[in-house]
Amino acid sequence: MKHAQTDKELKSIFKKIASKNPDEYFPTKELKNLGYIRKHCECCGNYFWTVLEDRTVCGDPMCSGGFQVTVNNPSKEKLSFIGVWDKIVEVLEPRGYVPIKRYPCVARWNPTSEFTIASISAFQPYVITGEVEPPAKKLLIPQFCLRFNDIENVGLTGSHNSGFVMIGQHSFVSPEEWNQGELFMDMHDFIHKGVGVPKKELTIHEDSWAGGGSFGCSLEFFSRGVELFNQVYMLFEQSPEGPKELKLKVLDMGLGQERVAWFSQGTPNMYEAIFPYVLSKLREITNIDLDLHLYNRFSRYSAFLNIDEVDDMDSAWQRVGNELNMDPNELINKILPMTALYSIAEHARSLLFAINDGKLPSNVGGGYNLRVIFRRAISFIDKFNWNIDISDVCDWHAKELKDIFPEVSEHLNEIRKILNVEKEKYYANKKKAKRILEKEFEKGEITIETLIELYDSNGINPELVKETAKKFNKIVKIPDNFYSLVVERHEKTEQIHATQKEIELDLAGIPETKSLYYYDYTNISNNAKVLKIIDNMVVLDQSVAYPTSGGQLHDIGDINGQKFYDVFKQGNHVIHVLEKKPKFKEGDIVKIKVDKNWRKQLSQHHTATHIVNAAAREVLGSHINQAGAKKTLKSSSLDLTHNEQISREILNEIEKKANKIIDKAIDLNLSFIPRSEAEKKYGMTIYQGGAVPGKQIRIVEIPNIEVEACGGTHLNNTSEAGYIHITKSQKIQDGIVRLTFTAGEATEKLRQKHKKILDQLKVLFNVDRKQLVGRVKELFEKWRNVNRALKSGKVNESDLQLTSSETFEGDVLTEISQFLSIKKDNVPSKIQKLYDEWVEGKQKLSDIKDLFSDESIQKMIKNAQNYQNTKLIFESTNNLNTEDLKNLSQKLLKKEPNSITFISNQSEEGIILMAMSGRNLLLKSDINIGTIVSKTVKHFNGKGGGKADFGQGFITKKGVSSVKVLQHIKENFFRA
RNA sequence: GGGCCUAUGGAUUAGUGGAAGAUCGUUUCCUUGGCAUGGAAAAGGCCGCGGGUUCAAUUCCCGCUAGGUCCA
Repeated sequence: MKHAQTDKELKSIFKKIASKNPDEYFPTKELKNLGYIRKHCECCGNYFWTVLEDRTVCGDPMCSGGFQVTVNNPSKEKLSFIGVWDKIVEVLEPRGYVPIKRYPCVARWNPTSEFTIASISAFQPYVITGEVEPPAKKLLIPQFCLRFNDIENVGLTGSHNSGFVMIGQHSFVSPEEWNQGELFMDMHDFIHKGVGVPKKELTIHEDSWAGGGSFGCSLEFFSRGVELFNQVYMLFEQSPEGPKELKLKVLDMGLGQERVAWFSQGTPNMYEAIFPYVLSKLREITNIDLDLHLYNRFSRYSAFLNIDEVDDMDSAWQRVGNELNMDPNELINKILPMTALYSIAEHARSLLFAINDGKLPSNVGGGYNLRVIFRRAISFIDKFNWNIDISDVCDWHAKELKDIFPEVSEHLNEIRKILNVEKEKYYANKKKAKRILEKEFEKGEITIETLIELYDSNGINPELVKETAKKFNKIVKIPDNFYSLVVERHEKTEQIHATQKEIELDLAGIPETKSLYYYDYTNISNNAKVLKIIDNMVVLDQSVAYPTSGGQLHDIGDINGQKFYDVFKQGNHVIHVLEKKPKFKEGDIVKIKVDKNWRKQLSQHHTATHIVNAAAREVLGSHINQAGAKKTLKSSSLDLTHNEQISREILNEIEKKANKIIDKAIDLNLSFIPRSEAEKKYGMTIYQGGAVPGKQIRIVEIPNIEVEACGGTHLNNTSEAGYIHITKSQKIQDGIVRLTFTAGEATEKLRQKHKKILDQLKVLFNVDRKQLVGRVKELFEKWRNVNRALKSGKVNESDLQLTSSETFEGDVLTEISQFLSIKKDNVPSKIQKLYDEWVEGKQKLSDIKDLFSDESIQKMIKNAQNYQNTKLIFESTNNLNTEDLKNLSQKLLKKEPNSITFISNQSEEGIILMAMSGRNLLLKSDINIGTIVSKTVKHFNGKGGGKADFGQGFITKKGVSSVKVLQHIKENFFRA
């Protein structure tokens, strides 16, 4: 057993062991007392318990032939969805179970998973490991869970959900307190006495379970092909020496509240049982009635349509059709509208909980799952052209669930806003897809390669391509393994990036470092004993230095006067990295000091981050949560869950609110308190920065503003944060906006930097700050006009002077950088460039006025040489650039299209040769201007080339004159 | 967290290592008693930003910014 490598192996090995000694691992005494007999399933080979002597197969739908819930339903009690919870509380509360409130379905406290996927997730990982006290030793919890691996089945099979409530019966006790028989009897009594299911209708399967290194056995309760619940006894853990008994024995019983409601009511499917009110509303709008007769017949076989177990959907429908003696197409047409309503209702419920608990639809991460179900729901609505707003459906759910989950009614308006944004995105995407597809079809056939490309890069799924193909009378074949081809494509590209492994220091046997920075950030020095020195790295017994963690940069400072430039954490050891080899040795007592200003700036940024978080939540709404943060000396950035780009106005509002919190001069409370107490007092939103380990957690509280579990260095009072300036916001992914801001000295530095930039501009334009925006806009326009004038020759006198006196109230530099779409740092150089080009352009306008004048152009044409019905214009110029030469050539060709121009320009750097012919002139000729230019410049050791009707080259050689170059062309290419 | 795609007049977009095109919209003119319509012409482009390669970059390479999208 100790050789088992994975949980899967562990599970299968343990299953065999448990099956051999059932008395040791299962509550066989209680089972036998109740009259159950142990049997071996003829179908799947697993062991199960039943009171029926002649039963030969277990209760799995595959073995016992699908669900048989609707006919002669065995349960005496008909329980509504909420009724199931009430019933289990009614039966188990008197037996010592404490009913508790559900946890959020977005699992901020859990580092291993984004969503709550089971009732036990609420207690993972720290309750299970014993680090955190459970809310009660025996408890009941109605936990809303999200699982997105079966989305395609939702609505169709009648029993799949993306979101569901798992009622947990949990107990966390020592081996002495453990009483497996009693725990089993509690649930057996619930189902048998509470719900009233006769024993002969129950089959109980023996199974085992393993996860995260611990394992145990389990009993699954089945009736009529439905798995009602599963009681897992987590008893052992895997260790290098083999299995060991757990110090804390955990009962993990999960009961599907939806399933039991469905089972007890015997409705045709689960959805009818759990949200009848929502369904009635939907039917009111759509006029889709439930064809009960058909659905009842259909539901017996809906398990055949389980996409996980079916390779080919068409033949699966065929199979169901055969069973019902119906044409599969007719069946689909009748069933699909009904199932679509179920899907919409089900998905809306998941969206309601997920968004309410702080997750937004997005294109990455867990939010992507929300987008998928939203789009699946809305595409059903579109397909049948129903007048359904998913936000309304959410509202109805909230109403229907008010008695058990009143909290989901609290943010309905916000959820509506979020879903509206999501809806707009969906339609925008759909429109785009239509355009792209039309283009592709006009191009020709669609290959598998483009099919994958369309899906991967544009989100256009092959089904849509197939459908659109019909309109173009084309047939697109979708390969059966399409999605695995997509995966394959990713595997190829992702292989290239191998992850680097970090170096790990050998610190075995060395006591953990005691950190001293938790209570007062101004405490910057302490004496300590040197425990270990490895090269330049030093471990002390205690230290005030902050190691990089929680998004906050480490401290710098010195130990006995020797500078350290990095501090990091390995496990619970803090390692200081010195610039040079330490002069002290292990065992010495040393004095450590951190840089005061450095520490202060980081503390300001960290506290400011909490303040901005609170301000943003106040301004934008309660869906705002932290999705990441980073604090450096220069600035701090905070990633927020928000689904839209934040406008400058709202940003200003957040900034204002944040600074108001500073002005209030609030004292912070920094303390360590037990995790369970903190969670109880402040709620799960304390895990803004993500999961935090440990029994005791560090709580940073700005009273009446916000509370977080956080390990960073913080100010003592908000007034010490200086002034918060939000420098920018960017949408780093869909659903997450990053705010970057400064506080304290960093704000001051930034202000000075910006002032310097503005001062430069003020000098350049010779106006005051308020007029800068007007002047920049004017400059840009006149720069453009001058450039245009160089081409057209039409000069507008007003473009030669800057006269704007327009004033601008607000952030001048931000306005300018946005206007020019450049970064603030680039503003001076960009404006200088525009200014120089404008001045240069003006100069040139007057310089070339004569050269470009009609008179001069006429003269040039007049001087042209005739060659085979074309005019050859040779001109020599000075100090023009390529753009000017192009303009001049074009002017000539416009006047005299039947000509070729050769202009050679002399300047200090060398000679530019440019040649052009009138459009279409050379189509039938064998003259190639590109070749002429190329050969000519080569002759003078220059470089160049071109096309048949255009050529350009450059000669740097000294002693060559522009006239000489032209002479060369005349003599070598156009000799009469 | 990883990958891919896209960025061109007000909108939708084509295109290319060598003078920036189309459609719609806008403006003006013609046709008409007026409107719908029809015909003609014009205006409107830092070819997202910053670097690099090149005689020459909207095009190739690198970074950035913005948007889209797929996977875990």
